[in-house]
Amino acid sequence: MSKEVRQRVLDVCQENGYQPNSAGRNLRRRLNETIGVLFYPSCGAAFRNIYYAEILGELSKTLENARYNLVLPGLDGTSLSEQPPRFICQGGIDGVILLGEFPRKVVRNIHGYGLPIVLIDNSRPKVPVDSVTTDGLGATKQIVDHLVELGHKNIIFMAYEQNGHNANQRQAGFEDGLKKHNLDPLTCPIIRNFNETRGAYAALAAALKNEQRPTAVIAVNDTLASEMQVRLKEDGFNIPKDISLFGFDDDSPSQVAVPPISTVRVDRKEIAEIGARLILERIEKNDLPVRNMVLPVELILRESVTFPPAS
Amino acid sequence: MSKEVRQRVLDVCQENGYQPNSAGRNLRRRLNETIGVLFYPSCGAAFRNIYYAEILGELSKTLENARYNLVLPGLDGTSLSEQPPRFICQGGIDGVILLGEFPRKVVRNIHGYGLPIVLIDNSRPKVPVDSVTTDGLGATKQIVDHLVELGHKNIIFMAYEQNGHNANQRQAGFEDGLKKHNLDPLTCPIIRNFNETRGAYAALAAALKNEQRPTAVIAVNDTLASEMQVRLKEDGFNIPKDISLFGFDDDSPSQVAVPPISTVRVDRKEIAEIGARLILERIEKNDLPVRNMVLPVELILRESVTFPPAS
DNA sequence: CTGAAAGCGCTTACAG
DNA sequence: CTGAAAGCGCTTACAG
Repeated sequence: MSKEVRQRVLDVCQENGYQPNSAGRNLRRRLNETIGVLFYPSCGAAFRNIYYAEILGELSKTLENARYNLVLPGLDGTSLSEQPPRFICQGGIDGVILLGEFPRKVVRNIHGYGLPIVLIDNSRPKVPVDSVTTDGLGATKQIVDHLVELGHKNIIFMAYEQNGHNANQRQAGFEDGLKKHNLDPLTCPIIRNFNETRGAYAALAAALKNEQRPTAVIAVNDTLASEMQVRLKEDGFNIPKDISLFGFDDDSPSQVAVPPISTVRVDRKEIAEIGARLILERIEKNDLPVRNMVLPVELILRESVTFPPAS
Repeated sequence: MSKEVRQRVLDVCQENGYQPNSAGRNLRRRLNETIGVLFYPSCGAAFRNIYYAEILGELSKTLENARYNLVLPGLDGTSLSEQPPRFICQGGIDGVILLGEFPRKVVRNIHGYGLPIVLIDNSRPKVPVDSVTTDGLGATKQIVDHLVELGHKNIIFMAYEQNGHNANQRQAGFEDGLKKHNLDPLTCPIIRNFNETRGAYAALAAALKNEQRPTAVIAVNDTLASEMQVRLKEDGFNIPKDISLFGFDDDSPSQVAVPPISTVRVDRKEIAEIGARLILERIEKNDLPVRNMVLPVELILRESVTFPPAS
C-alpha cells in the first residue's frame, strides 16, 4: 500500500470522525471500556446529597479521557444481596465504582464477583478493596481547635442516627478534639438519636437547656446545619452571637444561609480523579496491593462562627 | 442431541447464572442494549434539582427490565455544539435521552446524528423529536383557580430569569388564569428579573410594597418557594395568614418547610416510564411519527395557603 | 425440525 | 516491515 493512499484513507477517517466500533473492538480485546456505578441505597436517595452528583459528573469526565464510559445498571445497592446481577454475569463492565455508604456485607458480596471495585467516599477496612475518602476525623479536630481558640468550652456534635463512615469519622474527630483540649464530654454532648429534621431540632433544643449552655454546634453536614440555623433563629437565638455553627461539605445550603455557615470543603474533582485512577489501575493489574486513600480537607470560615457570648 | 443432555446443559447454565456475553451478542445483533443520557448544562448542575436524580433512578430501573443499560458519556450538554462526540461515532449506544432544559440548537445538533432521541421534562416543538413533559400550564391555571376561590385578587408569579420550558409553561398558565378570572396584570405581577435567591427576595419585597399588596405568591419551584418563605418570615410576614404560598415539584424543601408549602406533584415514575417507552419504541422503529406526551399533575394543598387577610 | 457454517467489526499473532 | 488470516462470543440464515 502506497504511503499516499494510506494517508488519504487516514484523512477520510479523520474527516468523518471515524471511531472503531466499540462492540467489535471490545469483543476482540476482551475489554469493555465501561465501568459500572452503584449507589446506596438508591440513585435518587444518594443524590439528595448533591455532593455525590458532583463527584459523579467529575468521574464521568475523567474516565472519558481514558475512553471509558460509566454505566448505570438499573438496580439499587439494596438489591445486591441476592444473585449476581445481570450486568455482572453479562461481562459488559471492567469494574465497579461504589458511590456512597454501602454496608460491609454488600461490599463483600460485590467484591466476591471478582471484578475490580473501588469505594468512593466510603471505606471498609475489613474488606480488601481500594477506597478514597476524605479526612473527616482531622477536619473535626481542626474545628474543635478553632472553636476552643475562640473561647468555646461547651460544644455539641450532631449527626443522623444512621451509621456511616463519614458520620463516624467526624464524630471520632470530635471525641479526639475533646480529649486534646480536656473538654468535659458531659457538657460537650454528641447527639445522634434522630433521623429527621424535627427530631434533630428537638434533641438540639433539649441540649441547649443544659445548665452549661452549649455555645457552638457542629452539624454533620450543611443541610442539617442550615436547617438547625433556621430553627434556632426562629427560637430567638442569634447566630453567631449566641451560638456558633459549623457544617460540612461546602454545599449550597451553607453558602446561601443567612448568615453563611462555616464548613469544610472537600475537593470533588480530586476525589473523583483519584477514584478513577484507582479503578483504572486495578483494571490494568488486578493483583495490586489494596490502597486506601484519605484526602485532606479545608476549613471554610464564614460568619456563623465567632467568640462565645460573655457569660 | 438428546433431550436429557439438552436439559442438563440448560440446568448448568441456570445454576451458574450464565448470561450471553454482551459484546459478542451486540456485535452480531447490531444492537447495544445501551442508551446514553445527557444532562444540561452538566450532571452536577442538573442534580441540584433532585427531581432529575429521581427520574434518572426510575429510568434506569425501567430500562433494566428491557435489558437496557444507561450510560453516562463523560461530557456535558454544553460541549455538544461541536463535533459529534466519541460515544456517538463509536456506535456504542442505541439512543440518547436528554434530561433537562437543553437549548434548541443543541437538541437539533444531537438529533442530526441520526440516533433515536427523547427529551424528558423538556419539549422543542420546532425539532422533530419525541418528548415527555408535565402539564405546568394546567397546573398554574388550577392554582390560580384555587387562590381566586379563596378570595385572592393580587397574586405574584415568580421564576428565575433563565428561560426554560417549565418556567415558561408555568408562567403561561398564570397568564391564562389571570385572563380567565379577569384579574389585573398590574396588581398580579410576574417577577422574572433575578437569577439567585437574594435578587429574588429583593424583587419580591419590592412587589409587596405595592399599594394593592399581593396576598399570594406562586414560586416556580419548591426550593425558591421555601427560600422566600424563610425570608418572608424573617421580615415579619405570617405564612399563610398574611401571604399564601405555592411551590412546584413536591420536593423535600416544600415538605420540611414550616409551615409545609402547597405544591404540585409530578409522578417521577410515570415520566420515567413514558420516557423509557418512547425511546425503546423509537429504537425498534425509527420512522414512527413524533410524539409529544404531556402528563397531568396533581395539586398538593398544605398549610401555606389560606384565605387572604381581611382588608 | 436439527445442526453446522457464516459473519457482525475489530485486533493481534503469525507468515512471508 | 507488510499483509493476510484467525478468532473474540454470539445469532441468524441456510443446508440437510
